Amino acid sequence: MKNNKYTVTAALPYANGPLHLGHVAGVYLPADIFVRFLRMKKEDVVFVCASDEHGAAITLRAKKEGTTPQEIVDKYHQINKKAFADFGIGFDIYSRTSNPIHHQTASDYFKVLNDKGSFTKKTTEQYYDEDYNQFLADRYITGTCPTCSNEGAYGDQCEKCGSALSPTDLINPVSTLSGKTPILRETTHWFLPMDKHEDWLRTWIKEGKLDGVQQHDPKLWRNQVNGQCMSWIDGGLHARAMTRDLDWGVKVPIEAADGKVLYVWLDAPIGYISATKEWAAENDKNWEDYWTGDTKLIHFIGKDNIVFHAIIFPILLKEHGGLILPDNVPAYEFLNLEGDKFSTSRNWAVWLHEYMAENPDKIDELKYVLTSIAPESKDAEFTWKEFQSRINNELADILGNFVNRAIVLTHKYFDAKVPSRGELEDVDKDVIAQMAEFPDKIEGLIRKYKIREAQSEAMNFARLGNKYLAETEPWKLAKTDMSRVETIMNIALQITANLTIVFAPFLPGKAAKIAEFLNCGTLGWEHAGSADILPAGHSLDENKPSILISKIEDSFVDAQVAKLEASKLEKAAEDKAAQPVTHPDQKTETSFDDFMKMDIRVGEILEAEKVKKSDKLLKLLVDTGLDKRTVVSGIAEHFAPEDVIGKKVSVLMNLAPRKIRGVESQGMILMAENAEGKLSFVSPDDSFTAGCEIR
RNA sequence: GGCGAGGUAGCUCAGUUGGUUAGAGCACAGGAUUCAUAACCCUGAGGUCGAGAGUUCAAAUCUCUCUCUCGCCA
Repeated sequence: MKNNKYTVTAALPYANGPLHLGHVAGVYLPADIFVRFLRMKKEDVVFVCASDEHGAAITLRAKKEGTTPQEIVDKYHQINKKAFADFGIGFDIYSRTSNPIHHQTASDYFKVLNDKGSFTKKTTEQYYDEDYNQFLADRYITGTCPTCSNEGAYGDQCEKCGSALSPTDLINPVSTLSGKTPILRETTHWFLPMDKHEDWLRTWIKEGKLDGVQQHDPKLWRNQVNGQCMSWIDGGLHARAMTRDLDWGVKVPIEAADGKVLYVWLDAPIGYISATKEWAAENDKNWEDYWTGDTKLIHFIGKDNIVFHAIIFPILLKEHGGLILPDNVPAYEFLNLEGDKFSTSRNWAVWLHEYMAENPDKIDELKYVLTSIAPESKDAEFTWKEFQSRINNELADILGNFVNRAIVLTHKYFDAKVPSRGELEDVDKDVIAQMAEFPDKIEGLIRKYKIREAQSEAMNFARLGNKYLAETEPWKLAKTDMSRVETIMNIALQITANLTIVFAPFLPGKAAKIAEFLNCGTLGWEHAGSADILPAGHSLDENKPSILISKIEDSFVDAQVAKLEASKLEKAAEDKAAQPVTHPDQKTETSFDDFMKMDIRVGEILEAEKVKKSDKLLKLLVDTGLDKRTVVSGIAEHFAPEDVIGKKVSVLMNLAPRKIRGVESQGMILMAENAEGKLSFVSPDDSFTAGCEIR
């Protein structure tokens, strides 16, 4: 078990925005806990991360904001680096992909693979914006959807009808950069033919074997990781472009490749290697020790990144040769916030740097909460209410309170000195036996990436302490049998000392604080489980312990929730102000005669009900003055049936009847629609009755 | 649309190869207690395991259909 080296990576955050609690809970914090644990076990581990600073999104944002890509990445690199440091994520290095060492490393990596013939070159036609002199990524092209005629469809997908598109499918494509029609232009890119790698990938992922040698235990890979990888492989892998036409990134190191950069697949994950190199150079280490041999490579990531880390990067590593493949890719699901997804664009988030600025004294409190709800196997949810109850009812009441009572009693009865242990009763022996079991239990869980459960076991250790005190009641015995009290308090203090060890990976600050109370220094994991950590006569800190965990007041929760709601509203208002209302262009000219062919009249809705198996449709019975007829209308998402009964509306009478969801619709209700897609009836004054003509 | 992962107590989550009365923590109720941050400790109530059908002596677990959420891909 020892002698292994570990290289632990956490997904590179994109330097296009700040980090929020979702990122922290689902990648950085569990990785940090894992690494802190390994270090306590005295394993040789390097923990690397970096800002991912390239890509089209950053250049486009720079253009939009009239700044440079470098300024944007500088800004967020600093914010995120500081937030990580403040929060105590203990990277050995937090680098950035704009560093020269990374450009060199990625560039060399490309050359190695290119020289080996790992790539195939392909020439295709892609849309090009002549004003901006650049090729356009799919989502920077809009146009009319060929399926549903929605005019705002993107080059990769129509958001209205959900159909998948490629940019060339769009009718009237428009560049979102210049607003002009892009032209098609030939371009050549380097592709990675992933289909060639299916066979070994299948064995490697399913059985953990590579070239017949056992590499990892596939049972330790998470369900969703195995599932998604196997479905990709079984469905057949395809060649993927590894380069892009862009001027921001790592240049393709080939003469004929002007204006081309390495795509994210060949850029970001290489960042793990370059960061290791940078760290090694600064710390007198050899980076290759951490990427070859018996070293275990662990990638902590979010679930959106599974294929990238479990298929594409392994292919690149194997093609390069001489490098290890990941031992595990613990992928986390997503964290939601107060019932909604985290969203930068809607400003629905708790930002790590803001939390740290406002609550610099509540680091471990946040860590505890985030770990207890870590989305290990399914999406989870963060609410401020739960933040409060986890801290107050678990952290403060169970851990904080136990530590306090054990130490306060010792101050009271023994002048802050550890009393000696006398003869043991069954209850003592039982507790000592239970103490010994915790370290292995916690270690096993952490090594299986069940960090949440591991923390919960640490809390059970504190529970054991509370229970022991409740069962032995030293405050009663203090009146009659002080030597018995000595034994009890000795054991209670040994438990307290153990807590500084088992909580250290999860709550490093609080663990250190308890150690201060005990005046016992930092204890290694090898002491965990022992009932002989503190020698009899050892002096605790002479001052009475301060409150370890303060409770969270209701007012704090209310303020946080109010802040969230306010920032969301503010953002919505900003967006509204920033975006001038746009209306569809005027349609082509029509004639008076054509218009007069339309028979539009006032109708009154008599009955309304939802059409079965449809979210959008209402079946209406309308009095048109001439008759009572059925009209199916797509307004159910905006109006409830009971709200529309009795409404006077405009009806297109002579529209050809049509069956919709099995119901024949004889006409159409006219609606006004605003830019947000809201609908309003077009209604006459109340004095106008059904049947009146509209011209 | 295809694929993957999920849907278990009010909330957050466990449930190994199908096997007694489906578990834990929090919240809730009752009890006990007063060393301690009105905390701790004990007991209890609370679930047609997303819905429906099937296989089986036996299904949260296996099969099929449907449904909702999230992700990936097209």
